Amino acid sequence: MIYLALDMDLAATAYVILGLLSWRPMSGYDVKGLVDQSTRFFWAASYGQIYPELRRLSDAGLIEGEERPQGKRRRTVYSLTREGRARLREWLDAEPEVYELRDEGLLKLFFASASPATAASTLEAKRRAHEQTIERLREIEATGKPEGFALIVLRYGIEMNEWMADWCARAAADLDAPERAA
Amino acid sequence: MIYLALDMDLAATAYVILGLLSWRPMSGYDVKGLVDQSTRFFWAASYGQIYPELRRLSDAGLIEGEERPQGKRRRTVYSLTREGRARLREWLDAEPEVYELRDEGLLKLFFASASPATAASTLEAKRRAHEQTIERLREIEATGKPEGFALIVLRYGIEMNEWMADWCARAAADLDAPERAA
DNA sequence: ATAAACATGTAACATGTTACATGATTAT
DNA sequence: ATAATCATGTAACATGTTACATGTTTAT
Repeated sequence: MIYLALDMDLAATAYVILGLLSWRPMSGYDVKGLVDQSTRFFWAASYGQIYPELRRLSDAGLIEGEERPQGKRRRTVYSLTREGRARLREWLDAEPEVYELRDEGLLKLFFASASPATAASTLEAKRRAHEQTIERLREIEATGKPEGFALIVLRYGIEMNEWMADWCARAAADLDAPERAA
Repeated sequence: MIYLALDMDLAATAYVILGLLSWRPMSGYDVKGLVDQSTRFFWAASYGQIYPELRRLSDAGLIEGEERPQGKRRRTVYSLTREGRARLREWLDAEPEVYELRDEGLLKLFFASASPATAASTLEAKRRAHEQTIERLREIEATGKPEGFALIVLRYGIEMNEWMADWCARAAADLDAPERAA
């Protein structure tokens, strides 16, 4: 009897991997590529997390690797095990808990009284950043042709960034024409 | 001549401290209390960061601590030095760079095809979470009476969470009445 | 009396980024 | 030829959370 650490605590990043493998078997490199085209905007992951995590999930029996070299180039394609699929469903059924934001632009605006003249350029920079994100997301929409829930979440990303860019524009206008705003 | 590490690299969390001290001198405990009432929604900080950071900023000459015990209870009140104020302004003048989001609800929605029945409850849980945040922010607005940029940013928090709660409601409705939505 | 709030700090742990190291294959 | 992409991994570093440890003062 092989010991499988089925009860190990999984960090949310592990579920990014389980989730992507529920689409289709793939390599760590593929995982990174897909993350950068999708979850990155609300849950990023680097190689430094992905490869060690693949090892841990494999040791825990939640995924299985198969060697599929391309010529002399080694390649390990991972797929979900039955246990892995069960753990993914379990996680999907539970309430989401983590919500964290780190927005340096908002932080600068918050402290802008220490240098009021810079508030306008902070707002403009934040607006531009959101516009750029929108562009990248639209490109992904056009080239990646996501479907189903992936498309729904992509549209969330686009609309949220539109809202944020808009808010920055409105706030900048209010700075120009002070007080009369409610 | 005392060596001051004026050129040390500051993490954004250091600027949370410098920013709050630009309002008025205060203790580490005060900093934590204010962070929890304000920046926490877009830049959190724990005691485990704050106290060591106060030490580092003090060693670097950007802030100065003064002992102000209350009876036998020790208390160190920090204030910005001239250099500290200059560093804060410098940071405010530079473009914001960090924008990071970790939204477990969005992640679960993204992978909902592995358990479609749970998408609705994920949306509902995310909506509730945003509603709760709105409540807390409104309470802070009423009790804390923030002004100026702090008020502007607080309203951003309220409106952004309203947008997000709304989006969840709309997406849940679209799940019920599929396809006809564009 | 005792619970809550004030006050400071550390240690262990968890998470995550960046740079580095290495090499194969494919497209230009 | 050579640059881009495919492919896997590690080590050093940075950041951040949680639990623990300690003690005082104020409010109930």
